[in-house]
Amino acid sequence: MSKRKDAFAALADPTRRAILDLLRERAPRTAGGIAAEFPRISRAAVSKHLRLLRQARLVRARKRGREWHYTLDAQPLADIYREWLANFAPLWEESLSQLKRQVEEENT
Amino acid sequence: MSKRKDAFAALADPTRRAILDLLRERAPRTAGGIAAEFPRISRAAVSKHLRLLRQARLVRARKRGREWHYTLDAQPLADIYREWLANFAPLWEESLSQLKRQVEEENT
DNA sequence: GTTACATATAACCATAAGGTTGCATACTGT
DNA sequence: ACAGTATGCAACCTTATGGTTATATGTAAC
Repeated sequence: MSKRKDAFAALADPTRRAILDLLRERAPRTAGGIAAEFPRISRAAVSKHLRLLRQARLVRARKRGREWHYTLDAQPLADIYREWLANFAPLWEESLSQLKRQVEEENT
Repeated sequence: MSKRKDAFAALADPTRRAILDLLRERAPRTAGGIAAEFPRISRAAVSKHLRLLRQARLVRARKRGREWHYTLDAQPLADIYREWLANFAPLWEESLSQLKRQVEEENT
């Protein structure tokens, strides 16, 4: 059964982020083609990362002949940005964060 | 030895994201005040989350008397957005339309 | 000084995560 | 039909993670 996974958790691993970067540059890619970009880990390990990315809806897979073709689905990334990360954007604007630092120092 | 931690990994845990949300709404907050917002887990567990957030530079702590005051540092979030997530923004609208046609079929 | 408080840290435990090897399945080419 | 290829999945191992309880440290209050 397909257990739904959290997109945030999926992004925690650098290999999975690299896979998303690859698919952003060019897609679709086969599982083997993706695995070839990571010579230090086995194909099975990459396959597990791909399964987790599927469960987080960050990639989609279609079988073409004996190959699986993976494509990126950026929608969960959009959700992360709009529903969570964007809330912090006002705090990382340069002027505001400087002002914030000054206020903190006054409170010291 | 404070080991530097990855901000992405720090965000994988929902409790830690909730802590950042609290600090976004109002800061500084004491460790005890933060822990009081999570009645289901112990103060020690919250303290461990705070340590990890410190190591990821997502929060800063200052001791005042016998209390530790925590404040948000949104800089790593800005880095995540600018250096990684923003690269996917051009794909967001496109994936919306794709999602409606191509859904479930392959997700294990 | 002694007691209570706020908090971090240590020790420990159960579960999850990421890796490996091996096997199963499905398709291609001859 | 058979051999080879592509790939997912299962079993297993080791380490990381998130939780607990217990302890240590520093501060405030009496």
